[in-house]
Amino acid sequence: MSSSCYCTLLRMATRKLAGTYDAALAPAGINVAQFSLLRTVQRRQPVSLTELGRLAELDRSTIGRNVRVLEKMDLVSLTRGKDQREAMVALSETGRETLDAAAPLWDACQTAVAERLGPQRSEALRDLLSAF
Amino acid sequence: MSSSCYCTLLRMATRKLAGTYDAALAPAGINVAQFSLLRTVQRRQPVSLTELGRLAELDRSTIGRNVRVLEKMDLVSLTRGKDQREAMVALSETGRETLDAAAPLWDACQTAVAERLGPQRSEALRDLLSAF
DNA sequence: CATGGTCGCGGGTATATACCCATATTGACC
DNA sequence: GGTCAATATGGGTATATACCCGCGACCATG
Repeated sequence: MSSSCYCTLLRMATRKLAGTYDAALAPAGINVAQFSLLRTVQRRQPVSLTELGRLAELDRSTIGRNVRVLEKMDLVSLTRGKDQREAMVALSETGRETLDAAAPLWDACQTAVAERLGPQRSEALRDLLSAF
Repeated sequence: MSSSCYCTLLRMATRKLAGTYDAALAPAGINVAQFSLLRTVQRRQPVSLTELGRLAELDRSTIGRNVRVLEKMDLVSLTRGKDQREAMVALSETGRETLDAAAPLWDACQTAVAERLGPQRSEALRDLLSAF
């Protein structure tokens, strides 16, 4: 349809790109949002929901719900922090294995996308995103 | 957090940009997704759900639910097409008024975003999106 | 004109996302 | 030590989005 709205175009591009990554990660049983969240947990664990939200620039309640899905999938475990208000998130053993399985899938997808875009567009994309 | 995943970065950028447009359109009582959908309906009305989905590159069931929200807001009306299977969507009078009210808000937002990005990045964005 | 395949939709289910409000815990200040 | 503001969650509600399944309408072919 070729809308002229930057936002609508960006949403369309994001939906398609997410679909590409989701398909690539499907064999690992997770989608790209979960992959990204799991990787952040891995880097920062144990980490509170609020901190995760800050890192991912997502609403805290969104993080809470997304983490709950990961917990149901047994990919992370939730415990109370020293500050009893905080819910601390850490990878489970299954979560670590899932990330290990997903990493090469993600890598191949990322490479394929970069190739499809070409070096110029890839660079433009990185530059653009840093502008938001 | 500065992830290196194109998809994650794009999602973050999209969330932020959508927030900008949503805030700009709030006085009209609609968000940017609804604005975009309403404008497509205006251009093609009366139009079937399947056709709308094709135009917006959205899943048909997604369009169906989004249109239902617009119907509940009295912005569109749904009728059966000549082909009794088709649900035809058309703007209501309120829908037309809402679009008229939203148009200048959207325009100001679009201009502001273009200015914030600068001509080079705006061009890069359009080019990039066409690559997906 | 009967039948079988195709098409359009609606509903069920699920994730991602945001906003608002209630509750529980902390910590600082008197 | 008691009070109160700030902080961290959690739940309710709502939209956006996708996939799958079943039902009813249509149509082409025999």
